[in-house]
Amino acid sequence: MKDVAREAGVALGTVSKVINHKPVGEEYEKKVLAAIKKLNYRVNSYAQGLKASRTHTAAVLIPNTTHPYFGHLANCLNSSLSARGYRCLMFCTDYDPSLETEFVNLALQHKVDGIIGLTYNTNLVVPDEVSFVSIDRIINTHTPCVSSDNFAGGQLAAEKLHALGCKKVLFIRMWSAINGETYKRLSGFEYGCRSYNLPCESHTLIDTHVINETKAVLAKYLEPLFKGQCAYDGIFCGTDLLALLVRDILVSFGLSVPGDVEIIGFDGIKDFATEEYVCSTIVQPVEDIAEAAVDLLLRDNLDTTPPLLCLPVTFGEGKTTSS
Amino acid sequence: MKDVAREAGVALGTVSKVINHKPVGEEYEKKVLAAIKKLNYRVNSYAQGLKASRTHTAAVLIPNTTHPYFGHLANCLNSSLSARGYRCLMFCTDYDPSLETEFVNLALQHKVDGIIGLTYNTNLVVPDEVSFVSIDRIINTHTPCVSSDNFAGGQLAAEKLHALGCKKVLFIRMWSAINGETYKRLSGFEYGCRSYNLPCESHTLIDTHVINETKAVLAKYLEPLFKGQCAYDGIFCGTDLLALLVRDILVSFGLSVPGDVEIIGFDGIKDFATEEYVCSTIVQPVEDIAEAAVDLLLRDNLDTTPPLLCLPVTFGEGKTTSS
DNA sequence: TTGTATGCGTTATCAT
DNA sequence: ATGATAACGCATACAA
Repeated sequence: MKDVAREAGVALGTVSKVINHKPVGEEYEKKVLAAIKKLNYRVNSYAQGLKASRTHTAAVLIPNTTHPYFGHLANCLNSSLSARGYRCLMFCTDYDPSLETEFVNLALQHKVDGIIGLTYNTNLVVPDEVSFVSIDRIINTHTPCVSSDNFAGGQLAAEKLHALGCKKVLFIRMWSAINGETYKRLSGFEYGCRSYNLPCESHTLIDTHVINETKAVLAKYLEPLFKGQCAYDGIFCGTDLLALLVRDILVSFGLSVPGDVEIIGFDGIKDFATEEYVCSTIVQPVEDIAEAAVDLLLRDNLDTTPPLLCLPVTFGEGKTTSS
Repeated sequence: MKDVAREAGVALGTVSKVINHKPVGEEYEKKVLAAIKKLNYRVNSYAQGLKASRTHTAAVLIPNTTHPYFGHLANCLNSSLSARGYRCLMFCTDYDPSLETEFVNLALQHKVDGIIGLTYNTNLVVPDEVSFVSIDRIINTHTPCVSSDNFAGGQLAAEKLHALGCKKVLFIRMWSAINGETYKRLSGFEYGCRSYNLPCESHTLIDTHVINETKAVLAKYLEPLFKGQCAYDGIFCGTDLLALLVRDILVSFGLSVPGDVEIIGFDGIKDFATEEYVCSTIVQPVEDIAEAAVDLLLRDNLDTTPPLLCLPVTFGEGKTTSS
């Protein structure tokens, strides 16, 4: 910067003003701009950050970018952040609570302006010194959270299964230590079924995080209900992944899906080649979630921030329900 | 930091030494550590970075994190970086050359220690002031590049199709402005076919980046070759995505895949639910690529860096080849 | 070994 | 409006 000042024959302060678009004499501005170009000068964000204690950087904590939902969400968060001139420090936590805590500390140390976190740590300490927006999980009363409207999603699934003519339905989900807001999918579903007088039961599996194990446990559970009979004619699954597993198992029992059983999942995962939904599903508004999270994070007046923002879901038609 | 010094009753320098694990009196160290804990002190990376002009941060430029290959790669890069104590500044470029250039500038301004880029900009300027590792594309003679061994992948595909008894084979790929190292898939395939005396032809499609358009163009091309006949009994596709499109089209023509036609793709994309390969495929060693890229980036002696690192691929059995 | 002083690149506060 | 100077938090060279 002082090179620029020397080259342009002005003082440092003047250069700074030009950079920050503060009023400055036209002649000076020209000279400075020319010098900047000539020397290929770039401001040093670290010096700026040190001085201003504002870094235009946000941290994103996410389990991974491999799962389609997380990958898409990470992408959208990144875009929303970029669009507002923010850089994105990405941390993949792999569901590891200790990593989550460590990364929060790293982010703090890195003086990020805010953190967006999709976390699974029940005792994650969110320091007051930085603004934090949670996704899909309420961390505490003063940390804003944005998620899909999971309750409405459950209701919507019930409505669809009812419309498809189902007479007795089942809800299945995987249970991990923290399901965040997603438990509302069940309440919404039950609520919806009741309003349609649709008999409804539910079952919760332990999430082993190993697909084949999960599938084995699932098959064992489903066998007495669906082998040679059909205890339910409609199933609402907590995630699309689960819906696909259930579909495969039922088909292996000789059932038709759809037909004998209608299945609806949750998330809105699309096949990467056909870009169609991998199953009939309640679609999360991923882009809107990302945009809302960034918006909340970058708001000045955090006081007026609503604690929980539930964004509307839609039904996505896939190949596990009759049309 | 000076709060810590005061609390511990020592000088600033001492605190700094404790933090950086420099030799310091044991008594002092204890006091300082206690003070740090008590005040919940964290070093300010921005001050550190300003002083040391070393930020322990790397930038990753990638088209997106939505595509399974990119999502997985981004994840692996992130992990490799984290494992070495580096933070990851993620930039999604959406294949946009001007965004790529802009993000390189942003990264530079942000004083990253290095950049890992999977880019599509033919005239991307890579400044000498920062170390840069390219993935899948040779940028210039002094920028290291790591990719799969695309040539060997082509050979391997030829070998497999030959072993499957194919008598006449076809290579199809999509062409975008820059295909980087991936054009070698064709050369390797041709080379392999020649050594097996396997007649081989090839076709290149313009990549519209819109799947349905691509599929329409593809169908039009394939129709005279495969409708009511079978001009080739084996197809090697430049990507898994393409392989899936081709498979769907051939099936819609009434052909059996595998059986009438054997198809092999490239990338190693797995179904997110079953975790099986979505098609028979040449598998890219994504984790190794990420690890190698990070390793190259963080090397001190960039002089001895090989310009191009080709990592071995493997065959992944999917449902588009007979077993 | 421990403490002190200087400078990293920038911005903001002054006096000019 | 412009130019000099201090301060941001830390690391390091140097003095004690």
